[in-house]
Amino acid sequence: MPYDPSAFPPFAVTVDLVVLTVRRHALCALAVRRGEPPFQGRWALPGGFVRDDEDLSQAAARELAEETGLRAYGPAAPDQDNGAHLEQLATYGDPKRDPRMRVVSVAHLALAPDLPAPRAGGDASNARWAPVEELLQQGGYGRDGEPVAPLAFDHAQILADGVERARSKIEYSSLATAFCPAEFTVGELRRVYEAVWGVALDPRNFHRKVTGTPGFLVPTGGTTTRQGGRPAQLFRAGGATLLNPPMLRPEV
Amino acid sequence: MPYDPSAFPPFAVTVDLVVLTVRRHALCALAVRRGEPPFQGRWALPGGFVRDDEDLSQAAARELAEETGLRAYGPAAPDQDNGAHLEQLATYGDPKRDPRMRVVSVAHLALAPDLPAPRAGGDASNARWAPVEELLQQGGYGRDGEPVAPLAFDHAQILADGVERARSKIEYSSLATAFCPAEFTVGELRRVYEAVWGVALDPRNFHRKVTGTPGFLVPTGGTTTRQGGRPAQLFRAGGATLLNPPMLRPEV
DNA sequence: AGTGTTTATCGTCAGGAAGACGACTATGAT
DNA sequence: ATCATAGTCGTCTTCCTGACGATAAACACT
Repeated sequence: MPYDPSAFPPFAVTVDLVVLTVRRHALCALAVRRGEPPFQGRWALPGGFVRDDEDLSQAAARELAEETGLRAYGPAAPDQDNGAHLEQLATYGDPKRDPRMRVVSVAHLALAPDLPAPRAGGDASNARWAPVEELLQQGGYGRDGEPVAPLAFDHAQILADGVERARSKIEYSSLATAFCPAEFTVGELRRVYEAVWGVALDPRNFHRKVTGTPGFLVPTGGTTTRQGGRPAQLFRAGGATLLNPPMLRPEV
Repeated sequence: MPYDPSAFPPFAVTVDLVVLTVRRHALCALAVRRGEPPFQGRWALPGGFVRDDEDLSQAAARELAEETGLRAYGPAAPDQDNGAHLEQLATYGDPKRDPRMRVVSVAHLALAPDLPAPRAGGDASNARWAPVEELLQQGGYGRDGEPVAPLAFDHAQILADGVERARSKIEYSSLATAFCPAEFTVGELRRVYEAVWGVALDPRNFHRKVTGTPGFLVPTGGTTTRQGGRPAQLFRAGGATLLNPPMLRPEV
């Protein structure tokens, strides 16, 4: 049976990326400045059209590489240097979300360690890491005194959903290690939790919890003193992906 | 700036539904028989094209009503009689998932109480509730001796993802009540958990847990004896949506 | 009426995990 | 030498769970 193009309305399909990292004790997201209407000059999440022969996850990985140079590792691939965790987040398809045409956007969530300098088309002024509270706040002024405009399209909602996903997922999975470099200390991992949740955690109980969970951390044998104070043991992420029992997020 | 249709490839966008219920102590999903190629005669998940002026959740709710007569209540709407919980599950967009054309499907998950007789276009033989293990098993024969063919398209994967979402979500949310009628007993709720997880739970510990979690259940004052044995208190779902601490799923 | 069966509900006890927090260790800075 | 900083090991109490005994209230038999 030949297919009848008039039987369904045509859609444009895009992927948008919520790329999160932890910088200077704050959860930050990658934002790019729009060069063309609509929302010209406003900040938005990176993203682009899905190509004709691409799977959704491929398109997301391609966009991630284009914007950050990060390679994606999915649920099956092992942790790699200079790699980022990538997973599908949710899909947004309000008929009016793009004034030009009917666009359905499959949002993805990427978690990356700190370091990679933003590069969007080689122009650094058009991409930046910004604290998520700054990107999500409505109106007012940012830390640099620049007036804050809301993100383009429905990207504030997408970012909020991505942040919430990350916050809840580090409770019951070892995903927080995706924010850390290949080797890291217990203290660095704790500061990731503190930045993502916005709370302070007891260093002693945290240490007991993460070192006592089998498969979460494997010691590399080395130590480091890069944080000052007593040298700390170095670990890398273990094979475990699910934490049981989970890490408990303190109330309020 | 006028939009350029040649700048992006056109997609068809559909919604597919994983509709789950508990019947006869088994987790069952709604399946419909395909009346046309491809996969003519095979079982598939209900679904259809998203219309030009519809949001994704609207399209999913419409399809759900068409197939089952169930009204959907989302995250914000209160529990209703003859209503079903509906949430977005994930999006599937492999370029080859539909041999006819490029189709991106936004799968949704619906949880409904038992009872509604399937009706797909008024023909009962083209829709049925089937245990999820039966729909997911590869080859072999079903309980009725009929040979089992795999679900059409990638619907086995979608169903598996939906079942896994349901199994994990009743751990930390009060969503299991979506499988129950408006008023239900602790025993009925326990049998929901047992059917979804495929395990046996201790009735005494389960009773202590659910009645001890604030906001999970509110007694209606009535009692019932429809399960035989001593009359049981009737409850309805309370306002709480998140269970803290969660209900623990027994190992293995 | 009595007995058994079924389901519901209450109670007890031991073990594990988490929060609070004291104490000690090993580095760099002053 | 002293202090500040960060890491690591223990202790104690409290809460939650799993295992399981015991009682309660219905129905189905004989």
